[in-house]
Parts: sequence; structure tokens; C-alpha cells
Amino acid sequence: MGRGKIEIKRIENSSNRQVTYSKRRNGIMKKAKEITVLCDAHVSLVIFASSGKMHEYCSPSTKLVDILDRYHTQSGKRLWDAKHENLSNEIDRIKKENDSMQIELRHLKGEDITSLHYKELMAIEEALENGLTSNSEKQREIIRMMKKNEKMLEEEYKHLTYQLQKQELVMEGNLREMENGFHQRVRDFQPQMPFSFRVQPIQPNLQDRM
Amino acid sequence: MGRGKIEIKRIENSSNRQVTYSKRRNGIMKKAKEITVLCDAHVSLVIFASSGKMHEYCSPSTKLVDILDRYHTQSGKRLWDAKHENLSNEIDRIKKENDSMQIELRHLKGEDITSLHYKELMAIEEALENGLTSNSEKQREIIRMMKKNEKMLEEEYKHLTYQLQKQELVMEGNLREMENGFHQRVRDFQPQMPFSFRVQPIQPNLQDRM
DNA sequence: ACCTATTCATAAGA
DNA sequence: TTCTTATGAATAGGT
Repeated sequence: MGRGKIEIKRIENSSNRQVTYSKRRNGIMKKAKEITVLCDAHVSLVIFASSGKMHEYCSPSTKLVDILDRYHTQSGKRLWDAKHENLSNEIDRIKKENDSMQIELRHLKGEDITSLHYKELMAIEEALENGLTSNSEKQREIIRMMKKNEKMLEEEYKHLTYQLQKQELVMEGNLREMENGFHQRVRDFQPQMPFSFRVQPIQPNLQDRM
Repeated sequence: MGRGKIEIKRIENSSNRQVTYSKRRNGIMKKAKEITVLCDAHVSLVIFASSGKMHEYCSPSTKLVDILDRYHTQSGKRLWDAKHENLSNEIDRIKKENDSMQIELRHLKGEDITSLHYKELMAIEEALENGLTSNSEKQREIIRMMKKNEKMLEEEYKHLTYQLQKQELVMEGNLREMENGFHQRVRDFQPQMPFSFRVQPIQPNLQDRM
């Protein structure tokens, strides 16, 4: 097409080649755009001139990566490197692991067990019973700890009560002294046990478990 | 170019679209080949039809990977890194899912429950008990089925025994006839019930579950 | 798949 | 590079 027919072989004249290149490149780009619009196609087009300059076209709302992804899927050719392959393999591996755990979980929860054999049901039952045993043991242990802690708190409380009573006695004594005329002593009075004294549970983390 | 001008917009008629697609695809491919020959260009062209079918062209003595390598270098767009990142993210996501399932499984099995709070232990206990309930229900169901099957087998057995006895009576009768001189009849004797008769369990798949 | 009127792309020249 | 234009190529619609 043009003023004369041309043979399809390398254009030796470099500037002609350059001109033809950019004309035809535009032509192809245009065609690529048109086919995407007309026919819902997805196109990736990458052209390098002999000069090394690059041009590309990629259908709108698509990324080259997506196209290449589909290329990879359909052609089976491995475009990416070993690293990529490794990642894909790992994903597969983990997904399988995931699936089997999911199944195990569901079985333990009593779901999807209709198709199981008797032996499998027995194994699951055993696992459940073991779990239950550990679980209640732990619960009993926590209760034991709670009781122990309660006892200690009680003892501490008794002790404190005793100390307070002692303190009150001292204060009453002082009061009596004050009433007897030693008013100046009141300002200097310091309690023998500071009010900041607090009960410290022996196992301070226990309440977190409740 | 054609019998009439067409607007560049999606061709709604599906078969027209398909026809146009393959015509234009050929056209683009041809143009791509021509520009590589005429202008020493390097071209990668990947087209997906809306049907999902793929076609590609890649300049001779070049591989798509090489083109993409150069694309990578020149455009600065990191095709693979993005892809890698996606894969890595997915791996992370699945691994997290994995971990939480693993933890749940271990908890159900009574492992790693030392640091759990009382409420969590209770929840696990409930799950275990529910599982156990479903499990034993299923087991009971299987046992019911077994018993039912056993009963049926027994009845069939009784029936067969009866039939055999009847058969034996007939044979004894024949034997007596033979002893009375009808020896030639022995060769022609055929039992009325073939030996290939077998017990067919009513629920043939049941034994698979054992 | 083939046909062909028509439109489009482009080679060559400016 | 861009414009022009004669010409060959591509293709839309029909068979």
C-alpha cells in the first residue's frame, strides 16, 4: 500500500527504515487499540526499534502483568524465574496444609463427618476426649489457684485489719495526749504505717485469666 | 476498509465480533511480522479474545522473556517485583490463616492451653463437647445401620437354609429313584438352584465404613 | 471459507 | 518530522 508495492524484506536505507518504522508502528498501535474496542480483546504489544527505543500498548483497564499472568497460565511457558516458581510452589504447599487443617478442624467440630468411616470417627473421638481431659485439668488448676489466692488475700486482710486496729489505738492515745494539752505535737505526728500500703496478691497475674 | 465504514466501538453482534476479531487479529499479526522484517524491530504481541483464547507473536530469534527483560530495563516498571509482592502478600495471608488454625487445633487437642483465660477454656470445652456429641451420634447411627444389616443377613441366611433343605429333599428323592434303577438320569440332573447364588447385603457399602 | 466494494494504511515525494 | 496523494492492503458485509 502506497505509491508502489514493496517487498517484505529489511529496508536497507536507514532513514527510510526509520520512517517506515514509525509509520507502521503507529499503524499497528492503532489496529491494536481498535481490536480491543471492537472485539473486547486484551492486547499487549511491545515494540523495540532497531535503535533500541521502546513503545508499548496495553489494553485499557489491564496491566501488562495481568496479560503476562494469563500468558503464563495458558501457554505453560515459564516467564518468570526460579524465585517466582518457588513462591508459587510454596503457596500451593501452604494451601494444601490449610485445607487439611480445615478438614481436621471441621471433623473435630463434628462437621462433615457423614462420610467418615467408623475407625476415623473413633480416632476423632479420642482426640476430642483427650482435649477435654486437658481442658478440664487446666480449669481445675485455675480454680485451685484462685482458691489459694483467695485464702492469701483473706490472711493479708486479717493482718491489715489487725495493724489498723493497732494504729487506731496509737492514734487514740495521741488524741488523749492532745486533749491533755499537747496540741503542738499534732502537726509532727506521722503514722507508723503509711497509707500507701496496699495488698499485693501473691500471684499478680491471676486476675488476668478471669 | 470494507463495504462500509464502521465506528470504532464494541461490536454488539457476537458472531460478527468473532469474525472481525479473527480477521483483524490476522491483520495485526501480519503487520507485526512485516515491521520486524522491514525495520529490524523486535515485537512481542499477545492477544486474548474475549473468549479467553490466546494468540501471540514474538519476533524470531527472540524470546518473550528477553523482550520483557528489555521492557523491564527501559520502562523502569517493575513487572516481576509487583508480581512477587502479590505472591508474598498472599503467602503471608495464608500463613496467618494457617497459624490461627494451627493454634485452634492445638487448643482443641489440649495443647498450649496454659496461657489461656478461663473464658477461652470454657469456649473450647463447649466446642469439644459439641464435637463429641455429633461424633457419638454418628457412631450410634453407624451401629444402628450395622444391626439392621445384620438382621437382614440373618433373615436371608434363614431363607437360604430353608431353600437348601428343600433342595436336599429333592436330591434325596432323585437318589432313591437312581437306586431303583434309573441310573441314566444321573448325568442329566441339574440342581434347581445354581451354586452361584450368593447373599447380597441390602446395604452393600456399609462394610466400607468399617 | 470465499468474494468484492469500500475504506484504510502507507510508500514515495515534497 | 509532517503533509500529500497515488496506490496497494485490509476488511465489512454478504454469500
